[in-house]
Amino acid sequence: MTAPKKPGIRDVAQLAGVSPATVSQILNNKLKGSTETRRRVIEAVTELGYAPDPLYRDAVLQRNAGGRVRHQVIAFISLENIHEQAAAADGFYSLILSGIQRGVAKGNYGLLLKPSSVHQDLMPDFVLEKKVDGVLVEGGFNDAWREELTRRIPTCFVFNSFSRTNANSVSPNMAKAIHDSMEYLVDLGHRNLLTLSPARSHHHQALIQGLDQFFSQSNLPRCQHQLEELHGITTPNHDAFLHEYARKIARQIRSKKPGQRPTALFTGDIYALSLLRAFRELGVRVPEEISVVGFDDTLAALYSDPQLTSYRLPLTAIGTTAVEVLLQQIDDPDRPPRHIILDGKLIERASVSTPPQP
Amino acid sequence: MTAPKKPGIRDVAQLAGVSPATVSQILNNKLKGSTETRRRVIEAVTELGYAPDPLYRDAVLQRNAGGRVRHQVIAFISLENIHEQAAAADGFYSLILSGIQRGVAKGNYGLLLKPSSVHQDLMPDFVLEKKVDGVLVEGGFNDAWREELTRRIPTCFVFNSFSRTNANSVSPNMAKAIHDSMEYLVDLGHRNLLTLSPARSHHHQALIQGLDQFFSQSNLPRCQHQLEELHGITTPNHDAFLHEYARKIARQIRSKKPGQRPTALFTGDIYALSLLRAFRELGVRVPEEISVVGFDDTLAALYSDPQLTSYRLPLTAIGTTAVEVLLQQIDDPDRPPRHIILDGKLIERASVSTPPQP
DNA sequence: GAGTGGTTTCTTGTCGATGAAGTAAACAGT
DNA sequence: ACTGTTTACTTCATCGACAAGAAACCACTC
Repeated sequence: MTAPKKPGIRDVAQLAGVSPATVSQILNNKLKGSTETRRRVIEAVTELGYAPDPLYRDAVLQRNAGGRVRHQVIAFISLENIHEQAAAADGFYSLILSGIQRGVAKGNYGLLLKPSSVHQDLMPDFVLEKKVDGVLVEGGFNDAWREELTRRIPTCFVFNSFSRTNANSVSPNMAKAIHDSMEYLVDLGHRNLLTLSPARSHHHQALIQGLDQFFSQSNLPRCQHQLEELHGITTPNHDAFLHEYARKIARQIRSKKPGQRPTALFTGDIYALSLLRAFRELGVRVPEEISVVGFDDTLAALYSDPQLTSYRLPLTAIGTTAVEVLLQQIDDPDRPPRHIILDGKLIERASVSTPPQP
Repeated sequence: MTAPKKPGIRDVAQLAGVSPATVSQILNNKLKGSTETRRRVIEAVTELGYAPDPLYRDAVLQRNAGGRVRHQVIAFISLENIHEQAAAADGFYSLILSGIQRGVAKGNYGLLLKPSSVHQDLMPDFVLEKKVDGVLVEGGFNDAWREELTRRIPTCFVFNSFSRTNANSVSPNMAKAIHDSMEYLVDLGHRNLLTLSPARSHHHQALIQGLDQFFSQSNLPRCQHQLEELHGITTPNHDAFLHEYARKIARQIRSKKPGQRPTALFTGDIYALSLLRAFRELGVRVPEEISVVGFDDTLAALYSDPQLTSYRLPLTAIGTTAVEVLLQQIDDPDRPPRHIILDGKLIERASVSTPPQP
């Protein structure tokens, strides 16, 4: 081999007859330089095809410029094993992720996903290694961890809002979501409501709170509401299991006396859609006999029969906004943290009507 | 300020009374070291809380080890603006991406998404800056670009297979997909088939080829087949437009004389689902009057009425496999490139039957 | 006991890009 | 001519890793 060694800054400097530092400074526009020297340096650079080693560049800048190197990359940490959940391509993560992608594309940033590392060490390695400019976090360990993270690097919490942590967050207005959905049904005359929620879902806690709030505030003495937890649901895509589960619940509901029977259901879209299917099979008419309101407004809600009325969380907007907030924080680290709460809206379709007359 | 400067390797060396190189070597297990020296070094490290600057570390290793640094990160380039397409959370990209995420999680790698940069410069910056260990590419410019990329960095092409480029690829068996779907319908007795395909879709070219191949090979003289291109469809999520489009097509189909009328349709899931809805509105019974086969097997296919028979492309598997292939290439750069083609399968549900008797 | 060969242990010097600090010269104003 | 200011460039220091070399040590032989 002729050993085509990559030229370093010293080679350029030697060829141009100046010191390495001069080359560096001229290339970085830190130094105007005389016309002649400048010309010689540029010439030498082009002749040797010199390009500074970006790795060294970053390393030196990191130290000298007080750690303010831009990698043009942010990371997205999900503490709920995004890669598994993402298998439910219709869901949740895909939509948030899609919003995030749109955001980073707009800001010309890259997005780093590194699923598992956070559980092993307490702090993800790309944070320790300073290879990203900021972090988006879904979910979030404990207060101490979040504060440590926020101290080290610009951070924005996505979907969850931690009031005790002094960091950016962008989250949906869950209280309003539940309030609006319930109010919608109650206003139509429904007085016997059933909410179904997988015990381990993301919304579960917020749901319980929101429901409590609604039913304690609104003065509806004769309104009955029941919350039923769904158990054993780990992979929402497992269709057969879900189908069976839905049939069981549908039969359970049908078997109740008309007075006791709920006239309206509220649950996540895929459960709602499964129930729609189960009702169809059992000959229970929707919405005439029972109204169904979904939660999430998945694409499938459009194509079911009847089309599913569903509450749409602003998931994509959450992702995009979170990126914007984070990038602003990166640009100005001293900016006070913001807590942004985005409202969703109920998409009215065909699975809801007034309750059946007794 | 007490200036809590981060300790460098020199500080450790001084405290331990050895040279910096000794510290480095002991820390990297390049040197056994005498028990005494070793103890002093370790002690000094723990006392100062020393950790090598990972940026410098990478930079130096990059040079000395002949560019064989592991960042434990691979990148995914999509030349079709993934962030826009991903908005169709149900689709395509989400599923491939989900497979990719599963793959990188398994290999304990990170995934870097950087949507737009590839169009600006010819070569994405994270390749030039050697910040990733490999690249997954969806789509792909031209032969020269692909060869240049392959030369620089381990690469695996996803979804598309470029026979002329000497690089890894993982792609679906489109020919088989179309063949199986068509054969399924023909075997049931259908002789008048209609395929609908958006002119700008990913599958379009492959679809045309696959159809030609099937109908020229299979000896079905009385079989009529028509391919209709859908135009103006850019954002598959635009429901109102799609709905209107579907109604138009459904009316068009219904207006034909029974002899001329196609008895089976083949098209992408969201078009198929929209058509199912349009048929329902127009009182055309599926599958009694017309059979519908979808393509993609989205989640929504489960919840439509009737449930949609659809061809499932192995999208998630493509993503996962592509990552595996790429990681193997990274581990052994001299490994000959592989072209993997994965078969999908037809998921039979309720939207297909034998054709109506005349 | 001194010389020889071999191994282990540790140091010196180098790599790369850059900012801080320093030098030398030109230049302007009084 | 003296002083202050700007300009042009150099020297120095910095990070971590490693090749190459120095130094110390051991084993064995004559």
